[in-house]
Amino acid sequence: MEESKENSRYIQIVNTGKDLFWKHGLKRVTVEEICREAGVSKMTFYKYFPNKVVLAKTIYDRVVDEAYARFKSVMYDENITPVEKMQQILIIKMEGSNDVSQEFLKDFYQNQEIGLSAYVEEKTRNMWVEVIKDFKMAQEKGWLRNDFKPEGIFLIINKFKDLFDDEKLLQMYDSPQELVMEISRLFTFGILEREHR
Amino acid sequence: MEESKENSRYIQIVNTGKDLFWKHGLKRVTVEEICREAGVSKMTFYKYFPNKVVLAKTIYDRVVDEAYARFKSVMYDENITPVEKMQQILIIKMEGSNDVSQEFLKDFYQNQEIGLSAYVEEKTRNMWVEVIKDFKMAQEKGWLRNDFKPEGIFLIINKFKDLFDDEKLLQMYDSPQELVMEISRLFTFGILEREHR
DNA sequence: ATTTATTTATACGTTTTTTGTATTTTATTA
DNA sequence: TAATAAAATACAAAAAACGTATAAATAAAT
Repeated sequence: MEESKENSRYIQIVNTGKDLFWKHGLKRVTVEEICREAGVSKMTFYKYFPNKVVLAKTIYDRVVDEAYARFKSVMYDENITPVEKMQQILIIKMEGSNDVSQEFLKDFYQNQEIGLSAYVEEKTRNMWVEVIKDFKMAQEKGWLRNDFKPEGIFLIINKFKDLFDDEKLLQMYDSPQELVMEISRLFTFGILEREHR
Repeated sequence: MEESKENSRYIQIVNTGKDLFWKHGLKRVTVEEICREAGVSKMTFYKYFPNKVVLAKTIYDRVVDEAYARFKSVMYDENITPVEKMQQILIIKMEGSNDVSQEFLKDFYQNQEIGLSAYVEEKTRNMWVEVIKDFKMAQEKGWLRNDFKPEGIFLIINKFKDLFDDEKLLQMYDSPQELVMEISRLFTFGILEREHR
């Protein structure tokens, strides 16, 4: 049994699945198309995934997990300053919303029947439980002000994301990245403990 | 009979058809989706178009015709110099390839059964017959060198388009538009009559 | 070289989606 | 009010996508 090769087909399916879903969303992509593009037969697909939705979940998981891994690695990196830390985290969060593809998320959410939206919400909730823990830890270590509720962070950061829907705001900056930086600076210096400024 | 309103539905269908085809290509878009998005009933759609393919042809026609109209208006504009003229024409040509959307053209071409590829080829051929006539006229007027075959222009300009597939080349410029300018300058000054330089 | 395991290719019945039309209802216009 | 035009709904027919079963081809292991 050639493990690397067995993997390679699986990975191939996940990768082309991601590419196609990202470009066209869920409902516009067929299993047969994924197989064709991945150079894999339909049987092989159904060996690894019972259907398209499960593949989508797998892909979504991977993206979220990777973003969280980046978050973690920044959060617990002793070598960067708290200021940089906060900025990095915000950049990850902002980029994250780029990294999920509107087309994909729209379809993903709209499939209420299959319970995808519930899935996303649970995943997001679990994610934020961890993030909030990390924020509390940061408060204890004195990196962050103590007089705010980390739970509120969830709502606040999500509000920030909406800023990217504002055309006028976007036009004020050469690129979305610059706006990310602007917002993250604003956010960071707003909540950072004075001694770290 | 309210002509403007009768038109408005037709135009609405064509516009949203273009938007959707541009984003997703031909086969990923359904008639019902177009109607939904255009805020028009299915019956109204079928009043104006017998099916999706004819709508696509209409849209394709319009895009090509508009590009050609721009070309004409530049070609016969007495107020701009030959140098600018050539640059404008090349810009139109290059932008044109942007303005057809890969997704759309891919599908458009692949529908061999319905004879779409034949349609595109005929349209393109007719277009180039006109363009070549215009080039010959420009040669007679002394705007262009006389010792090259306008027919060759067809092949040469099409080759230029391929340059945009070269990632490395694209990275050398801040934007594709800059590359268009670079190429068009190269092209223009290469074929222009010396007296106009 | 032969057996074994895996993957592809093909075919197929089933389900779902899309299509195009017909009919009824609703809104507009003359 | 009568006449028109579009929307909404329903529907049969066609096409596409799904998921499974089987045989052929390919690769791995013995």
